[in-house]
Amino acid sequence: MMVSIRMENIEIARVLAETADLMEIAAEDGFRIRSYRNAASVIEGLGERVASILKDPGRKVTDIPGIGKGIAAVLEELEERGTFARRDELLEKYPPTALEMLHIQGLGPKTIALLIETFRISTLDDLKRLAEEQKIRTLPRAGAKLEEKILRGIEQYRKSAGRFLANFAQQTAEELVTFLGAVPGVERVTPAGSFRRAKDTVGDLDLLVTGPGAEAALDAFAGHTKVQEVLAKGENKASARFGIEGIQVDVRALAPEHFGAALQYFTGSKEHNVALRQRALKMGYTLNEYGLSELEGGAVVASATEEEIYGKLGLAWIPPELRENQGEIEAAEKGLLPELLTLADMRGDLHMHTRESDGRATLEEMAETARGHGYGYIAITDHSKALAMANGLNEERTIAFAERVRGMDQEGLGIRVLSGIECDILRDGRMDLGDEALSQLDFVVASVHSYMNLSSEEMTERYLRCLENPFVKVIGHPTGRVLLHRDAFVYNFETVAAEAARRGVAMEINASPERLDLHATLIRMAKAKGCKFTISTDAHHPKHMANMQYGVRMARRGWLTRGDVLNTLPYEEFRSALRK
DNA sequence: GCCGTTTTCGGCCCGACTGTTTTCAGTCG
Repeated sequence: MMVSIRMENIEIARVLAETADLMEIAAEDGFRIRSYRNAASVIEGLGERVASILKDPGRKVTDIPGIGKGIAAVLEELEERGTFARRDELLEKYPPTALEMLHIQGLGPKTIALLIETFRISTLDDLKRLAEEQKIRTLPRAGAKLEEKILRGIEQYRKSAGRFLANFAQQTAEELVTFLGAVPGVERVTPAGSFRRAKDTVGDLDLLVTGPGAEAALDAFAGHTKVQEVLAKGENKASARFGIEGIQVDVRALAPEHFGAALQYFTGSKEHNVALRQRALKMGYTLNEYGLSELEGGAVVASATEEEIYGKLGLAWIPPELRENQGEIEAAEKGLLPELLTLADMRGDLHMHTRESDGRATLEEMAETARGHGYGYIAITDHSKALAMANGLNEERTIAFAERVRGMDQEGLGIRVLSGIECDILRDGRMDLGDEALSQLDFVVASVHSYMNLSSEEMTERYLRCLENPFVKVIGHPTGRVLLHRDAFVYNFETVAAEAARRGVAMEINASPERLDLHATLIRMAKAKGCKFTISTDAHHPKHMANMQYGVRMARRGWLTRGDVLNTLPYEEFRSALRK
């Protein structure tokens, strides 16, 4: 009998990408490696499951661009047994930690291969010890600097291990909400915790289940095929490592009468809850996960909904994104909570790439998808020439492409299309493209993609100089952070934000789940300095446009209202609100 | 390993920095 694993596309993509990494360490042909990476990326973005295409005798996976005979055979083998021969061989030759080592900044495939062959190391601790004992410098072309870099890299990597991006958490949450919701007698499945508060990364996932079937849901969860290891299971709670990534998921079974109190308690944050419990005590109540009750006599005064609990404490209901004990309780008391922006307020997406540089889709496909999102306008912002690897545009191509975009805009497609660019900010703060080219564009996003380790003074100067360019409308991903991977640039953000506000340059909130840049704290700081914002997805594929939700959630964490965000405006108003 | 309206073979994206060198391999974006 043919066994089928029915892997999700995302899992297939990951296996292919990991194999490509291993092939790189094994110094295999670079073009073959690229084919594996390309196949991974194509499958990740595919609109339907590879498993379904494989099962359908009338279809061929080789019809997917980027998938040929070789990868098709790999896909079939993967579907049958969850791995494939070439991958098995590589995994035999190199320890699985070789893949981890690739995540360490400054360590690449060549050095890793050499380290493994020379020292037979198999763990990160082995690597750390080698660096500390100054053994790495005995290798050719290696020295003290490399050892330092490796030690720093290991520390950074460990700091981010065990945390997960918001989109991954969302995908897992949705999968489990559907799964648990289908258990008979389950009435409601609600995510809580840092995921509900829309933190940029989460460490685990908390799900609350109510209804007569709640306890059965715990059993169902513990028996889920993707559960790796059950960490704890009782009648109130089941906890397990889930999926190949091993994210910890806690599922709690609750009586409906406690639901509000539990949701409030398990949503957190810890700091918000501490402040709330102190407030309760002062008012003669005590608050726990079962309800708000009177200190004397213990009569429960609120527990079924969050609104009742906040209400009895003299507070307006506080949106989860604000629950960080950063002034939200005082604001709720005085009725001064901001009316937070929502996804439905967004009218356009102002940062995206097409095949003209490093995007995967055409101008037309991006516009079509944007229309599907109900937007009134978009800006096409391909890379400028300094990003050679992304096939960035020089002045000539910029002008010619802008011409094409304008032509398209005039076709009356039901969406306005702004000609734009994501122009690199050079080391000294000058723009990568000349004013003559920039002046012909509707929308210039200025971004840093190089020299990210300048001193704070130099980086601050660089941004200030960039703001002097009259064609710059927005600073793109203003701190350059890549979550779980690279820290934000170090510079005086407050000064730059104040100057941006003065000159009418907006700050971008980059909605890509890998970036979520700006961070909420900086959003609040920039707003205090008078900045306006744009929220954009930096889409390199039409499906990335759906990431707008993450940017909006980050903006909400930054206390933003519709009035703070330029791309909530209708087209004409948006154009006149832009820097002149 | 993928791809092909001049190709079923021979292309496939590349500039710049870093740290170690004394002419450049490795890494990054």
